[in-house]
Amino acid sequence: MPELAEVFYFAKQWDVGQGQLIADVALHEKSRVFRGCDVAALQSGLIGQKLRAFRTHGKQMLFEFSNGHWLGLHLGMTGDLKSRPQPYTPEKHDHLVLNTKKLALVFTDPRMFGRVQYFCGKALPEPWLKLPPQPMDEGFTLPRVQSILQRHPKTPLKALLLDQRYFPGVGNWMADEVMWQMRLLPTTPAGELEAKQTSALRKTLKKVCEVALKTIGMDWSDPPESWLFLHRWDKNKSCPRCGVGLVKEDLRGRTACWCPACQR
DNA sequence: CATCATGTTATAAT
DNA sequence: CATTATAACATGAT
Repeated sequence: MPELAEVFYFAKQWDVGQGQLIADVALHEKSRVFRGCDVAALQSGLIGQKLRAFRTHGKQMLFEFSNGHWLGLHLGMTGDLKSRPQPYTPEKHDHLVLNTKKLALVFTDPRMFGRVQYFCGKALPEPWLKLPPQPMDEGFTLPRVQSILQRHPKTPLKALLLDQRYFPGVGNWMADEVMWQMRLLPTTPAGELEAKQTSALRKTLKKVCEVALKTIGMDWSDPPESWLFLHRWDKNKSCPRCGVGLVKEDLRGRTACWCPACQR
């Protein structure tokens, strides 16, 4: 389920372990989430270290340890981070557990679309050096948004919003939310936006990210009821703006949800 | 049993 | 080469 705000919230769940010594690292070496990861290095590198800090960017999470090394996590579709008191018995889909004296810091992911990375070296890991600006960041400028749209004129805007190179952190519900708030059909070709709409797109993206961070990201509380968010998974789902029944349809392999009356 | 799920990526087709 | 479209990945819930 994790998009920008959910990722931040999950990363925070390990914060209670900050400053604590990692006494043991339990993992399922053969798990798909370790693809491309040097598991032995991870294990020997983290044992005996203290968890120092974390940061998130879009859907990426990065944890720093006292030796200056780093643990990168991506939650995929079903990943989850939690902390549990000791003694902790790992469950079926717990792929990585950092054990301190008092706590178990757990990474779980049934579908295993998530990913674990280990970075040696004190410098910020290479993938973190040149990240695209998130919608609420300074660098997320109007010219940048304009050039992204111009570069992919035929792509349905909703599908483009899911591209992490351009809109890091935006996932399926946020993309639908933005399209709904913009009153545009998800299939609207990105190149068809007028200048005014492009400016509105930037503002809407920024607002959706900021409000999501203040609610979901802070304490898992709900975004405003006026948003599409709370209604899109209802059984008898209807538009919170006009009451018309919402439509769900596949768009480029993902489910798009929209209001056939409000969105044009 | 069939369908669906808040993500990414390799590969194919324009 | 750049852009666009699709299939595949693995598991659980309904």
